[in-house]
Amino acid sequence: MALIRDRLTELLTKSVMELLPPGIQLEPEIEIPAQKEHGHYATNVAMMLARHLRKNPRAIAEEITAHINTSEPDFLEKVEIAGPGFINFFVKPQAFAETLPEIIEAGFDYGRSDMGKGTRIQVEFVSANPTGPLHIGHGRGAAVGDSLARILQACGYEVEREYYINDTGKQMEILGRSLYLRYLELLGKDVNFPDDHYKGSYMIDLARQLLDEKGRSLEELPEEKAINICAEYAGNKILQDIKNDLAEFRVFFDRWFSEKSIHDSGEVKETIEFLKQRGFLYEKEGATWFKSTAFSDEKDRVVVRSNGATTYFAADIAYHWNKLKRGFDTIIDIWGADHHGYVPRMKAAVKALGYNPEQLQVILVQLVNLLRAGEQIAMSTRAGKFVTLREVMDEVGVDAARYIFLTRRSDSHLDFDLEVAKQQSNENPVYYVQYAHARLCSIFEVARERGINFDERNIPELGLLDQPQETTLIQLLGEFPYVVQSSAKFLEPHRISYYLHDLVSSFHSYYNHHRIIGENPLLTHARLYLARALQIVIKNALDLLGVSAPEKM
RNA sequence: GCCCCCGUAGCUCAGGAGGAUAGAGCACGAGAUUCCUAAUCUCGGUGCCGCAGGUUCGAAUCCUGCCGGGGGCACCA
Repeated sequence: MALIRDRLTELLTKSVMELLPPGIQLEPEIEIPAQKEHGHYATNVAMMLARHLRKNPRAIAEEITAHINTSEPDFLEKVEIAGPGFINFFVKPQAFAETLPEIIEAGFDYGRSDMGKGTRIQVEFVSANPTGPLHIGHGRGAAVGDSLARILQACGYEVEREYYINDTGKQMEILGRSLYLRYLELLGKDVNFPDDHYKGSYMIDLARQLLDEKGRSLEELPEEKAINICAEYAGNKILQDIKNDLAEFRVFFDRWFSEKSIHDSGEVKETIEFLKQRGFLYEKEGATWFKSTAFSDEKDRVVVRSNGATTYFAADIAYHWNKLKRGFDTIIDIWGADHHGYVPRMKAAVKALGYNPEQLQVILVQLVNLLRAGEQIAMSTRAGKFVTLREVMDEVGVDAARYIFLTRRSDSHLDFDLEVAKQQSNENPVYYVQYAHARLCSIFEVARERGINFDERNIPELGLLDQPQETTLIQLLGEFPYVVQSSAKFLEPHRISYYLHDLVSSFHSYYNHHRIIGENPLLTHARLYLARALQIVIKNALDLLGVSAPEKM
């Protein structure tokens, strides 16, 4: 038995097709009206058609409903025309209830679809320089990227997650020198620590480790050599810490891609050569420029500096070429919003490489405004003043942090108040949702204690689920696959959180008004069956957010 | 100066591919548990949807301008 929305879509499409003039395509949209009086579902398709048919929308609605009624759909109670031309559908409660087995039989797979049909998508995210610990802003990017990957996977895309490591260039040199200077300090030397170097205390810790492992051996080396060793040492250690932090944050990557490797393999040179041959490069003032203005960027960009060094952008073009050549249909980059100016040139590069710029999707994640009890906390990586992701995880927990990150659009500014986030109270929406899951688990526990033998393979008397709140819940459960699909389509994980909140809120209300385990064994069985479906959907939705579904709280 | 994002209830934010009377949480006040977890529920009201024009039968949503906030405009990464 298909979900109601699917059946309605099919029915409506068939009826609308009859009326469509040749050459006009129209996919009827079905929404859930804000007001209950407007039915379970509604469509504005008659008004959409009015323009094409040059007819009164209500008259069109009459024709559509007439056509629908002739096919006598068994799941509809009535169809109404209302307002300027809306068609409102009232579904039989029993028809809703009869969709429950579909959810329960699908179980863990409920909400999954083949929307992506195996299309290959790569999601690149976090990609923080290994020059310091991850901070809370990286945490947001990590949560968004990871959740998005989970959602796309659930929709039948073949997803690969990647982290691009900027392990070469000027920042690494500065990192190396920072460590070297801290090391010399430990040896009692008087050093002048430059202002633009990494001042965080973690560098001093690293220097101690370095001293433990290598003794005074670096002291005798030429400075350049020592700095190189230090850069590699620090880069590796910090990257390892980053990996550990991300693992604890439940974020995993299929591939860690080194920027250095793309230089070493000659791909950066090859890319520049390729662009040159295609006439997209020119020389000016000793530097080599990429003609990105030819692809609607504001200005041309340097790829090789006059001192012969390639720019970060050059490596980035090579990297994106590498990604595209791996055969992904779409590559998604998740960047901090402060990099938004970078989007046009990257798209320009994709086009110059002979690919469709649409294949590159950039998601900009706004910076996090970190607060403690309403007081803003200033952050700066170099100055070493920042709250790390690890500190946030330790203080507020992974679930709360992830949920907060995923409860806002990624392109909107986020106030993250540590004091609020760590409170295990009703101020914290994550517990509201998790509590519903724990509550459901507890109901099954109690049922078992009372000797109720619930077996979800036995389909109960579904007609008993005729309370309006039950119908509302079942309708919401039926929406889950579409919510997941729209999250995937718009690349917006926060849609899941909002849906979850809605669903859970309806459940809590239902719980307070009706008893699931009651006198009547048939009714109890039916309600437990509904409870099981709720449990499944809440769990599946939380999984997509990477938030745990506790059985007890 | 130019470009991008944002501006919705006291606060934090949804809605944004145009549709019916614009929503949620928090905060504030009052209530609910002999019974499955009170981290729950019920009730209470608030909005020139930044401002001004335009497109449309219809605009929080699309277009233009302005105001306010943030960000970006390197031969840095």
